[in-house]
Amino acid sequence: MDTFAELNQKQQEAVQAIKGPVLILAGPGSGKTRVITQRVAYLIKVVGINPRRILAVTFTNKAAKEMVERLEKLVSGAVKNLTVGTFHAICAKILRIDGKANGIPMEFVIYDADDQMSVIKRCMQELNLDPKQHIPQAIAAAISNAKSKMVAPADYVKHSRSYFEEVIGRVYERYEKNLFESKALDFDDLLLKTVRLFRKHAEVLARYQERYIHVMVDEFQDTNLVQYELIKQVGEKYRNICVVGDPDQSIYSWRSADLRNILSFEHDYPDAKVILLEQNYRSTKNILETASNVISVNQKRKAKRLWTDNDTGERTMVVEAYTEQEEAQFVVREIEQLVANDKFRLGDFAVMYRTNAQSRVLEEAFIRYGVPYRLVAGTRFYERREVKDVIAYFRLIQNPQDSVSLQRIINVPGRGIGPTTSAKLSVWAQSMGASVYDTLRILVDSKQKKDANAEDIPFNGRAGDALARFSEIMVEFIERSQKTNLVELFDFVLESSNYKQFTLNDPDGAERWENILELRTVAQQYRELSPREALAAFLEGVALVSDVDGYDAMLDRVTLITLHQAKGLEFPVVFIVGVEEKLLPHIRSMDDPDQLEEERRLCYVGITRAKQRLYLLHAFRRTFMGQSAVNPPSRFLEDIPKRLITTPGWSQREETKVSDAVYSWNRVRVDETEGKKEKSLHLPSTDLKAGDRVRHSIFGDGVVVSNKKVKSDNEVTVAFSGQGIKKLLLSLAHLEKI
DNA sequence: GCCTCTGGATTTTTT
DNA sequence: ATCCAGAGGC
Repeated sequence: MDTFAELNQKQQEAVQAIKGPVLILAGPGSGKTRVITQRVAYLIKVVGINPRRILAVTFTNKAAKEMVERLEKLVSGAVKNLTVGTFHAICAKILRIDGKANGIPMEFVIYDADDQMSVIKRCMQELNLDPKQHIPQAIAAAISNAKSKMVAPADYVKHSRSYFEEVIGRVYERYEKNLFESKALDFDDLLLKTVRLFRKHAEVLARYQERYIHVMVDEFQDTNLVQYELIKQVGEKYRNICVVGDPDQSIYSWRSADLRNILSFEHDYPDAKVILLEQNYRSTKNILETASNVISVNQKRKAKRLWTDNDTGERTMVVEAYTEQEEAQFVVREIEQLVANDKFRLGDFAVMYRTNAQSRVLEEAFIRYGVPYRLVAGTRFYERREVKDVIAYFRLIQNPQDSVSLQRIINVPGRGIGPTTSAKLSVWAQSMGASVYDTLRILVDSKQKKDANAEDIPFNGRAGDALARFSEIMVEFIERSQKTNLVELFDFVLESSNYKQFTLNDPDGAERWENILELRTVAQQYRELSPREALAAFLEGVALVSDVDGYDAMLDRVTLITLHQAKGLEFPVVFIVGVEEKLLPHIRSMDDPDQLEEERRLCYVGITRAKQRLYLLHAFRRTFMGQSAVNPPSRFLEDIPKRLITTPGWSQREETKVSDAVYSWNRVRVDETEGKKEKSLHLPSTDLKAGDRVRHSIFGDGVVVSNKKVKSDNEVTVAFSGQGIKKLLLSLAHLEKI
């Protein structure tokens, strides 16, 4: 089905241009993914390149996984030897193996944004900086920015131009020192330290250069300077560098993505072959034209002329609602109608918005009308407290110098080591020039020996005992980690740390515990490795992956998603809501021409996700941060020629005000078609009410006390016989009505 | 050591 | 409106 012959002429050219640098500019829906996979398959099957010698970089783990899956069908077993992954995953692997040459310990841990903030706050404390005067988030962003541009702390300090920059410089230096002592790398470090390693150790770089005959990078428009540098380094020997991207879809400049990379590729590689993929296979002519008109206003842009053989299709529907509630209502109604007419299924629809805050009112409407939906990325699994806590235990086992993890769990569950004791411990550690963990060991040793130095230990009986006890269990964990398999270790740690008990006692215990069990199944995936390797692989996996299962495109539900997250996806019907000044473009981007161009690209990305129907909605009046305001329609709407647009007539508008009862037949319909697939996430919310009897897999039978909406879910309070009252999240708890 | 209260902020978040 | 961090009270 996916064969070479089915590619158009340009695509074939892109697949076969395997000598030297290649820049593929791929418009939306131009079959980019197919080209990339076909190209790899071509290299292996036709050219006879050993898969081991191909490097393919993607931007998400999901994209990497998809690429591997597609390739499996084309070249079967050969994929095993390919290097496919994100920049971060690939760099982590390189540093794990070769980092030692540049002073990076093999057991380093990876700090995420959360851990980073902890370190920054600690640094600021140590430097006596008031977090109210200098906002830690801003400092974190500045440091990350500096790292993305390969500016070292010393350089930063040298070139600081203002008091604020000077402060940042000081925190930056301290921050680096802290990370080093914790044997930790942040996300930016993974890239930066790899580039540095390659610069300093030509022999290491040479090995990778020699190995990778072909280097490919997807989503090149979103790479930053370090990433580009990395590609240049690795690809230098063979110069078979193929980058694929679309400058018009660059929407991550605020994360240091640098559009100049793609714009200057031809400058850096004058012999680069440039291939434009301009035929669109996704959208109708009207949608594509709408998109082109919006994007063509941008000044800093390579001209590109997209075209399609697809039908003209429906006109773009531009809808003005009175309020955001009416806007949401229109969306739901329209979806119900299209589904009722058997034109589409729920999975065909996506509703997109600029800010997460907008999802709320949409959810309320979907719940009210009983239309199943899926909110992409509510609370991320790995950001949940209990998940982070448990991971912290394992990070500490692998690397006891990890101060962030230690701080996190030293008193979780509570073991009598409060802030005072904790602070005292850090001070003592600093005075001895040792890490906190090593200090704990010293404490235990001297306690056991009851030696003469005991008077130096600044802890009286109770605090000292608590610290010693904690230290002892950690030592035991570390010993066991050498020989016990990961899942057994997992269970042991949760039991003996008392974390299991602690969790189950929590009001939200059931939900928390289920998350921990979920994490346990992740740990199970590494059962084939030796204990040491399994632990390392597990930690690396959880550090670099943001979602457990990704999302299931098969699930027949309406998708609610931010414009940013929608990149790379496609839907038969797309609604973009809040197409208003101050929202899209966002108010924070309105005074900077470059940022304004990015907002426009964001709008373009949204529009080009649509295959058959496109709705652009705005509300006359919108409540925003508790304040109601009147926003004019987005300037982007004015760039769409009238001939491409329809606005709904009054009859259609009127209907949105009809009472809920009118839709009840529809709700039943949806229930019937959807119900069996799995216990649906959101449908029962309207059903479960106080007094209902329910059954839970762990707690048994109980009675519903209350059911209230929280964020993207419903919090159901249930009184279980003999188990007490628990608060459960509906989406996770598998409550069965009895 | 835990709980409640208040003040401040609230774009986007592939890793 | 609402969520969160940090301060201060019990």
